[in-house]
Amino acid sequence: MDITEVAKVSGFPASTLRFYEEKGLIQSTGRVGLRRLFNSDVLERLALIGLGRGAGFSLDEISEMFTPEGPEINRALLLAKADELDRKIKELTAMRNGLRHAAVCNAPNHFECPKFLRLLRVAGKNRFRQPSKLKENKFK
Amino acid sequence: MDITEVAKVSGFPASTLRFYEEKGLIQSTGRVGLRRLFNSDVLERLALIGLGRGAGFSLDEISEMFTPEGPEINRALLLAKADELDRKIKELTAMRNGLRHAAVCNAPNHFECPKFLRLLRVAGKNRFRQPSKLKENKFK
DNA sequence: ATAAAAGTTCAAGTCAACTTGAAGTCAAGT
DNA sequence: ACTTGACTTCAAGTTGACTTGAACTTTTAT
Repeated sequence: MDITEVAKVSGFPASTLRFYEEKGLIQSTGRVGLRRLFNSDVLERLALIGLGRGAGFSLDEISEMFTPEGPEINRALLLAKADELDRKIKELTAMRNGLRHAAVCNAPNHFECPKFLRLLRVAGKNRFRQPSKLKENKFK
Repeated sequence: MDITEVAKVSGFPASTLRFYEEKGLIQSTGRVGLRRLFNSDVLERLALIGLGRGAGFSLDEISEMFTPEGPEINRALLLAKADELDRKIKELTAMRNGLRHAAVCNAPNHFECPKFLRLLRVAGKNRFRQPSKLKENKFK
């Protein structure tokens, strides 16, 4: 397939496909002249990338999941990501419930509505920091 | 409370709190000299902001949810956001299942494992584009 | 009274993830 | 042979969400 077909089917613009290839997230299988050729299995990969991005993983994290760095490392990594997703699913569920309630609640301000606050508080467990921004500069 | 206490309790750095105040997402209740004073209810608000950010909403979207623009507009908006979350929850669940399977699967490449692919494909429904990047420039 | 600590403003810098623009290369149809 | 349009590279620009730095003002401790 050529790049425009992949773009059409996957929903990613061609510029993004080139960008992803440069980053090593996808591969083209060859060229016709200058033009890239893609094997159709790139579509699965792109779908997974889209899913991962939607789940809040960075491109770097996603490529880590793709490439098994060691025999055991990767297995543990995948399970850790799965647990991360479980936590996030809980949060999203709490927020969704909060929104649904807020939409039918006639309290003047949601922050004064005990039910709304209770719905949100469920999510507050096991949450200390923003997930994406940890930098781990313990050692200067 | 002063800004460092809010920072400590909420987990957001002081710089972020100032930034959020400037953006109108939170308010300080007064000053002592130059220094901001916060009412403790800002903590609820911050928790909700954190939840919203984690769910992938932009700061602009979050502030829209806070401020009732009209009598009915807001209600519909909240329900729409809740539906968006429902879709995302489905995706995350599919991805989580995919990861858990991948961690125990001994196929050489996950893209060749039919179970993995099937798990992911569940999520592919009702997904055309990335949620965050729509720009709607239909009219040039 | 004085110096350090903590807070302030405002402009500029950073980072990830793309997108856009300019200039060039090909491949195909007429 | 030639034009057109799809594709290419590479550098630079954009956006959202913050962070950092420099210069300044209080508050608090000694």
